Amino acid sequence: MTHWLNVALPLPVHTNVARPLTYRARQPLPAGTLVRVPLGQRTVLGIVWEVGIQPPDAALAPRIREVDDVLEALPPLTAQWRALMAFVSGYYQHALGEVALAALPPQLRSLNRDQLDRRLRGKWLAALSESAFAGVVETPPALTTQQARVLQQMQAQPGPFLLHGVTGSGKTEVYLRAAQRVLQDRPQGQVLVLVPEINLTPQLQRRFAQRFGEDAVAALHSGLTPAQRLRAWLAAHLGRARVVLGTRVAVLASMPQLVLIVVDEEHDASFKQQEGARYSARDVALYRGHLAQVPVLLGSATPSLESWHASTPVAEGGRGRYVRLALPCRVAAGGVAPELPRIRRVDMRRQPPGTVLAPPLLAAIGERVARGEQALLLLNRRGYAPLLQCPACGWKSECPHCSAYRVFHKADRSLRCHHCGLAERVPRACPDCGNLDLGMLGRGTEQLEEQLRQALAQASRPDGSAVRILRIDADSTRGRGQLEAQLAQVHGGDADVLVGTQMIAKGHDFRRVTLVAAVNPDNGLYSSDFRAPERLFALLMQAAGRAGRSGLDSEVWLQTSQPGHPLYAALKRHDFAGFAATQLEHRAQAGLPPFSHLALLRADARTQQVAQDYLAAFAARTRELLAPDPALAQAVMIYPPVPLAMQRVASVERAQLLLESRHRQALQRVLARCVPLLRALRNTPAHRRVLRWVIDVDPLTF
DNA sequence: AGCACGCCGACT
DNA sequence: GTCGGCGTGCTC
Repeated sequence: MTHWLNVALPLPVHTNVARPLTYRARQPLPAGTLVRVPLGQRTVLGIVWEVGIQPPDAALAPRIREVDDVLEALPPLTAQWRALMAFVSGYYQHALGEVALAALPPQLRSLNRDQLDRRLRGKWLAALSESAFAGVVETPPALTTQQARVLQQMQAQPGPFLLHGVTGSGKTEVYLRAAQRVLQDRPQGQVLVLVPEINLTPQLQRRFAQRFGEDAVAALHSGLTPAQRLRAWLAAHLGRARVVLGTRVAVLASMPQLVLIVVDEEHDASFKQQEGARYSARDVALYRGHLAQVPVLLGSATPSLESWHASTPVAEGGRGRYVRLALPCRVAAGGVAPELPRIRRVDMRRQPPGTVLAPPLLAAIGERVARGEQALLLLNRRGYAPLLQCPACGWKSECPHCSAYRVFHKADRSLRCHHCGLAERVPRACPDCGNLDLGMLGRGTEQLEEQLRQALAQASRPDGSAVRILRIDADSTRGRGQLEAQLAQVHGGDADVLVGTQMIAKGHDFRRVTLVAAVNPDNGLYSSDFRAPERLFALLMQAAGRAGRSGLDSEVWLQTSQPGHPLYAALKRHDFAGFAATQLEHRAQAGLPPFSHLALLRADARTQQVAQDYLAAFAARTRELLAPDPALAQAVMIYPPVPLAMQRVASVERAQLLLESRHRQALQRVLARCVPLLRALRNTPAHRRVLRWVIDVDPLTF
């Protein structure tokens, strides 16, 4: 007896077979079963998606092939998990198989039935006992009144919840207690905890492991080896892991007994996948919570404006869809609750032109170091100087392949393009006119470190020894384990002043840092990206959160030419609500998210013209298609194609077109028709030269 | 995405 | 004379 079934396969959207394909099997297989099937010349992993389908028509029947191998040892993926994949695929316009297979650990793709059986029998998985959670392992600290109230509120309503808590207010303890409650109530229950970056998983993993025991917690992120990732995924799928903690891929993990989802730092942009299926793990988490009928807890000191608006009561002009919970005060450490740091603005217009660090700031750093405290300086530019220029002929260190300047790195005397990676030895003389004096424009972390070293040459530590400066950025942490090593240096007190990019502003709990300075934060005020102020505010709040967690008096310095800017004024008051209100008002007036919904259509080609022509043709064709439905056509605005801000990268020209609608549904209905159109159009002779197209739903950057 | 097939330049 | 560059087309 032959059984026909449709199998989801890892085939990308732009192909003509980006849908489950039909196979036959000798025995009936339940939907969700993992199988290996022949595809062209190879054998690939697939997921049985539909069973009991009609036999294929006569034209197709002879081409149908048979399932090769069934991974019977694994329980099938549940209907709920498959529904989640279907949602992500539909919402973000990506092939179902591409999304579903990407959610599985990569190593599973290369294992056959026997190899998998061997792994499942091996002791490396058996070590995770049937139910590893045997109750709380450590005695939890007493809750503050605020924490207790928040947890009570969570019990009284279904959510979703937005927990707004300043850094150090004890959000993690709320996550732990909420998890503890459901794990105790539901003997099989599983909790999913999402964090934005790999760097931050170890810290949180430690907290959860201390509370619930090592074996109860599985970490799932891209920093693991293939074997570790397979093991963690299996632990989640088999229900052995009671807590799954991971980065954005973890939101797609199979967790048959899911009872709670926590999204920490929910505002963080790294929750949005930037290649492949461009999903937002935070938004998928919310949908998953709805699907599984379990609470979702979003936490942040600076929530995204989307979440803030969604959690503002209708009576106050918001949407009232989430329950907002607040932890407004820091938790006492050693008796007294640390004060929030003082925010000081330095008016750079009153400093001599070219000043890198204002004298009062330098003096303050010197004082902190003399007292044995640490200072942290943020500058969002790596390298020594952002570009070189010839004062004689005007030559600039442009990248030949990108619309960007190559950055001067003094350490290896190179000119490097941060976009395509091109690195060359810095020229001795101007390549155009031979002038020997090339000038530098602007400064990066390398130069800041050097200048700081000179400026603090006279300063000393409490024991009279010289100040130790440490730079942490993508260049200094290139090698494996280097970031960890450098962070350990900071924690161990082997550095007095830290210089770095945003990567040190996030999450790390530096106990002895009492001064944080943003060297040149103003760029975020002038950017054309409407989310730039939101990001700047969050970054500075987060940086401020690094300061004074130990209870020592602490401060944040901002070097700015706009000391009176409302963003800085709100920051000085630690007033997120005030900042959010102004921003949301502006967004409402301009018709920007969360008051509208956006999707971006990008095209790459050798020339800008080819890319734009393609998008223009798409726009024209879509308008034709929508003509019979004037209501829909009117609800969705299609803007003309424009070059990307970074127009050329690695000799590829990039163009984009924006789709915008007040109604998410309307936008979705239009998007659903885009993919076949884009595929067909790309196959016409006029648009053969388009290299690739991408749809980005709810884009974060423009 | 992979993988095959197919047509033009520098090597044993 | 072959090895191999990546353009084009197909996968139940």
